[in-house]
Amino acid sequence: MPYSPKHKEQTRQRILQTAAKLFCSKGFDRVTLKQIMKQANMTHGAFYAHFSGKSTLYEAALQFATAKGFWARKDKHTETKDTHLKAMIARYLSWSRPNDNNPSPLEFLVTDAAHQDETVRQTYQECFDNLVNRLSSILTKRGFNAAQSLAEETMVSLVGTVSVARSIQETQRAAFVSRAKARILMRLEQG
Amino acid sequence: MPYSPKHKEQTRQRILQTAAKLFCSKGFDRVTLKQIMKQANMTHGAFYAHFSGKSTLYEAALQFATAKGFWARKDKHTETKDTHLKAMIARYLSWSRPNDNNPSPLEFLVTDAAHQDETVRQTYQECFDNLVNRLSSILTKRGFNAAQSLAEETMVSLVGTVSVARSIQETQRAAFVSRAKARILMRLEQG
DNA sequence: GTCTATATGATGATAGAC
DNA sequence: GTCTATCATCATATAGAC
Repeated sequence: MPYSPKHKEQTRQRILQTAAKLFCSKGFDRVTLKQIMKQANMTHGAFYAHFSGKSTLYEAALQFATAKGFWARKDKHTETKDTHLKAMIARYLSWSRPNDNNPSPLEFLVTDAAHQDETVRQTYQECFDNLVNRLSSILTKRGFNAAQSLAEETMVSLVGTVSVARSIQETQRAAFVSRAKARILMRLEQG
Repeated sequence: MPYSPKHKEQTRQRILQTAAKLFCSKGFDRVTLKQIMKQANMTHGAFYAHFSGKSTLYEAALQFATAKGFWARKDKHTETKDTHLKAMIARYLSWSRPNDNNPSPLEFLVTDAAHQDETVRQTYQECFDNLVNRLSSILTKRGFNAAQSLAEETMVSLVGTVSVARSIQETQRAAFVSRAKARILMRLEQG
């Protein structure tokens, strides 16, 4: 019995991880199954033992990226609450480079979700709300008044910043993100 | 002489306009030349009498959309400066529906530009800076201090709002945009 | 300049050996 | 379960008639 169920599950996870990376940096249409399978150390044909098609994989990869979303984990236990918040912002903004390898659920979604069907948009909705709520609860603990609104505003700014940063010239990117980051943090400080 | 140079130019403009619309609502990869030419009332083959390829058309359509950008024209001469500003915001946010027919230069870019080469990103850069500068000059006239920074912040929020709005569920869209709009206007009022 | 018809290439998906 | 080989489809692009 050369192939255990455990082995299959591991392979599936490897495909998902690779797919999430690639979908994130290139978008749905510019990623081929061949590419994904090659980077996952398999050949094209093996794909259909795990997923029924590209669309199915897309949704699965999307949930995979969301579940492992970076907001879930704190960086280090030694972080104070304040630096934790700043670290989250910084981490999100680190996705500004289009070829970044870390899958950013929201960015990889905002690129494609608008053109996908309602099912995909529902997943996006859940993901976005999730992030807003987590951020909101952090802000509430820190004594902000309109935490929910401020959290949503912050998330919108983050998505906008990363989206624009990815689309402009490479030479201007760092400065642009730096300015945006300063404004977002300032807003969070003054409430 | 059945085909005048003027006729060719008109045809070219028709292709550009159609392409801008389609690229805006569907993105680069999900639009085919066949579609574009069909909607422009021609057949596929006639395309290459006007453009050398799809990429060339993309850049041209991009500049076309930018040149006709809505920030350029005021809505009505009767608008006060204040309502003009609000009208601009509202008009931008009206692009929140993914299948909207009006080509929004920034949104149709933010969807694709990140995956295109540096030439396209340079065009995006110019377009974005252009909008920031126009907004900034309006804010300056109205006596704001950090007009440039506020303008950039506003543009980022607008792009983020439209991007997210297009990706979430249809039922949530209007309320989401409404909240975002209120926050953006509030920021602009309090400087 | 626009048409019809076709070449060329790539992609998603399937068939069958191991 | 994974491989190799192949199919079917669709997209860009070209060729040639009008």
